[in-house]
Amino acid sequence: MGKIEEAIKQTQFKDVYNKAVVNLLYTHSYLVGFQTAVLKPQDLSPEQYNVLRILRGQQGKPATIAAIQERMLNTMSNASRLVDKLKAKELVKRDECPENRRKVDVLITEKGLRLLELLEPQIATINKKVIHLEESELDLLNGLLDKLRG
Amino acid sequence: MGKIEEAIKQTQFKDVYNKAVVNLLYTHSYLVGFQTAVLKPQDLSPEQYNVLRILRGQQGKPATIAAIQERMLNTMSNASRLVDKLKAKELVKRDECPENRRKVDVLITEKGLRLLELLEPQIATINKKVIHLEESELDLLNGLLDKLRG
DNA sequence: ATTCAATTAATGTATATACAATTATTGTAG
DNA sequence: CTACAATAATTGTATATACATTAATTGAAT
Repeated sequence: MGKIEEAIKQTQFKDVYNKAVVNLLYTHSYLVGFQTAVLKPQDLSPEQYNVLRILRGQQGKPATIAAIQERMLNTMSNASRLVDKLKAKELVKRDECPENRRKVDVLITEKGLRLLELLEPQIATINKKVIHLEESELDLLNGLLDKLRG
Repeated sequence: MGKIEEAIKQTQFKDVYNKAVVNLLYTHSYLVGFQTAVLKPQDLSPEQYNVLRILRGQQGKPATIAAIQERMLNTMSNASRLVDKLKAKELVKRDECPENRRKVDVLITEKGLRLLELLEPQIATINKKVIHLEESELDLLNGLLDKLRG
């Protein structure tokens, strides 16, 4: 595949900013495609997987919908409905917060934790396989992305 | 904002591959947010904008749906319906291809070209404003993304 | 020439995203 | 205490994405 110009058959870009944006969008699509392929047999979307990982990161403490939303990768998505879907699969449970009935406490279940444990090595394997960069280059990339956002 | 760890309030990652994936997804969402804000007043989604640019890149030659699909950033999206929407706004026209009635010839209209001319400087301005990297760093980033995909 | 396969686009369906509007609860000012 | 504002989640709606299926046309084999 190689250069972005070949990948999308565009010979030139307005400027290097534009090229970087296109390259990022394209690489995003490239990566999400592989992740989706791993998650799909378990009937999980990338964002649902993301929510499960956020909840596990709470280490037993419940998270409110707002707290989940804040940590999501797609910042203005719809955590409420994602939690709905996860609850239907019994991967999370959702209870009214006792001290504030506007809030809800969302917790990952044992089933949810087991699913993460099944998926994570698969994701790690596919990542290593499709990301053709060495660790030092990945550090560099992470640094550049952090700086990009300012 | 700065480091990805702070941005999504996650203290550590399984490995540097995983961190890079999360960083890419997050940066993608960061960039798309700004682009959407510029496009929205013109009732255009990022993918519709992308299709318009692909069509202009044809320089007067029509493109089939399959050709558009091939050049799109979201590889398996639905060019057929996007072209539908653009046609409803008179930004493109779509005609049955005379030598093969399975195909359709899609062309950008004058109105579509004028809209691109209006939007492109706005996109360029917002890109420069929100991408906090110098040209040399952007070259480096583009190289890393190209290599990532192998 | 007829049948079958391949190509191309359109359509169907489920999910996700974006954002506005609504509902319920809590906090606060008078 | 009541009224109003603020907060938190849910619901509604439009669009987009992902992928499977269908429909139409063309190409190829017998």
